[in-house]
Amino acid sequence: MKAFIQQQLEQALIALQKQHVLPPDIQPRIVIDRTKDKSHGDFANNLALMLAKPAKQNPRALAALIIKNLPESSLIVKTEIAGPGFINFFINPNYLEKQIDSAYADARLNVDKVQHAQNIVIDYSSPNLAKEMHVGHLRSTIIGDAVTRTLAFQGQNVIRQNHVGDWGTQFGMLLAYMEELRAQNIEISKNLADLEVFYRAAKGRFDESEDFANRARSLVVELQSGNEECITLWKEFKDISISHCQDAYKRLGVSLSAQDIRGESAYNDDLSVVVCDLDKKGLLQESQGAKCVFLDSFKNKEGEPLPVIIKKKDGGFLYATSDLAAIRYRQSVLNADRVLYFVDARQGLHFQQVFEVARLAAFVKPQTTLEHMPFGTVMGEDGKPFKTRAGSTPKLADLLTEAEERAYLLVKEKNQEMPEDELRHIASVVGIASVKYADLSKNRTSDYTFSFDNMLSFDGNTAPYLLYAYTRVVSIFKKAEMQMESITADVTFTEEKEKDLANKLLQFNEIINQVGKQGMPHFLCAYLFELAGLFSSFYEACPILVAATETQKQSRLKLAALTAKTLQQGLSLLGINTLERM
RNA sequence: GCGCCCUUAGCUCAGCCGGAUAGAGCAACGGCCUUCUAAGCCGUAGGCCACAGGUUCGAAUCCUGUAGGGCGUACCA
Repeated sequence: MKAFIQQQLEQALIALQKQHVLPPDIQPRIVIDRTKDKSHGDFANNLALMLAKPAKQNPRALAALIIKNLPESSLIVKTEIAGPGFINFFINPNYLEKQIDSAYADARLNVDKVQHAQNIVIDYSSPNLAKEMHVGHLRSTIIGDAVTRTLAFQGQNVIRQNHVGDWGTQFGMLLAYMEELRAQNIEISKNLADLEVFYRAAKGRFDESEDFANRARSLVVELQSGNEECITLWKEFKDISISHCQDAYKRLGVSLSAQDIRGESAYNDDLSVVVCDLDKKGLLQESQGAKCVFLDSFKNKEGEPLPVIIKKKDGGFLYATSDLAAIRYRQSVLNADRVLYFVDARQGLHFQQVFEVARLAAFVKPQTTLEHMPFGTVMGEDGKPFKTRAGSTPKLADLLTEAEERAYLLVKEKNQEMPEDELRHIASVVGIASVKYADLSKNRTSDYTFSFDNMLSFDGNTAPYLLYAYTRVVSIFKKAEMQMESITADVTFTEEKEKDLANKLLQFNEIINQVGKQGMPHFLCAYLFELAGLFSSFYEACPILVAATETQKQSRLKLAALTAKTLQQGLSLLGINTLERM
């Protein structure tokens, strides 16, 4: 509809240019807005205000001329000039009805499929395998997954990349500790059941014993140079840690599989190639014993050029190096058109530098975009960030369990008679959904205060509110003993609430496009919340099963069914399951 | 020092490629269950959009500056 109005306006402009009302050389960007207030119609446009000056016209007079030159169309029943010179468009309700019929009949709910699919590599979750997953990993995992699902739904070719940290300095420490346990005939796998405890124990040994620390450092070198025993030990650790991650993904309903893992270790052999390549291109300089790339646009504390360190003075590599290797791989092997990084905002500078080096070294084609999709820090309720290195950070698994427990108590309170296993199932869906939704519904870039009380408050813009709206529709169809897919009658509006709901339903496509483009799932959350709210109003005001006429009943059933489908599709793009009842 | 980000209702947050009276939810207050799940709906109240300038017909939104806060800034990731 927006596109249609845009075309209409373009034609009006061309006509006005021919009449020499407008100068021939202007190419204004025509933006069609949905109106905030219904009294302003369905869509509005500020073209007359923008063009008033170049046309040397009074804005309202120009608006009148634009309207006069709009092509005839039955879709628009009324246009008006409002305020300083806005043009408001009133859409033919018949057209809205037809659009609802069409969306209802379409498996994609009238969401556009991209014409030319891009290869979009999405780097998300990417936990450090040395430790247990904790709340800090939630944002990358959940937001990245929602955006990935949305892009896939749009028809893009998404390639998930779980760039796990499996190669850092800390692995030497862990391997040294594994060695010690083995020497004492202690079964390692048992100890690895809780990675956090294991990590702390290893860290304790590292801090207390110089010998241990030295052994740890030498094991890193041996590991990275391919010592077989080290590799075996490392693999044992890694497999267990990955299985922990996959458990978390499964519980969270995250679409990452073991095949999507391509960790830092996978690039080990490429690291020296990267160094060599950068050197050949004359980008590498030695400074204080380290091999660096200096970029003019970055300065350090003393105002001197800031290096991107590629190779440490001890010969070791840093994360910039493996990120560069990953970029090469993503371009040359995965053939990426677009690479998205869902990584903490604190790594902003790192990515700016790495992206610039990758461009200078031509590791990516000029048209390939590298996009850091930053997100804010997860804060505790005390307003301070969660400490990643401190032992007190709550584990993700425990956190999810607590959410499910709290949800269970609430569900049980509402449904005394329900069988235990169904209660458990509902509590699990609601608990997980609440945690995910609390995160997804906030603007990605701002810091996010993690609060059980807020996320498990079952009112307002929360997952339970959306899930509840969905179950209400399901319940209607159960009562009517009908399938949601079985409605053949056309939609006819009789009430304003029906029209409001319909209008919102037809915005789904716009929202999906926005989420795909900007990587911001909170737009979708806000949309679904508004949709659920409008449905609830409609539900209260417009009886469905006992509607006045059969036509009205069918029509309202169809609106309800499309609402349910849209909610389900939307939630599914967020990685949230729906419930038949709650 | 330099760079990036933030500051909107008591609280949690939307809105930010300028647009019509700044929106939700929570908390507060007042209504609505013999009719499709009240985990709901309807309503009331609550704001110098940190501050000061500037650009503009029009600024929460863009620019400059100030204050306060966060983060980053050479061998961790």
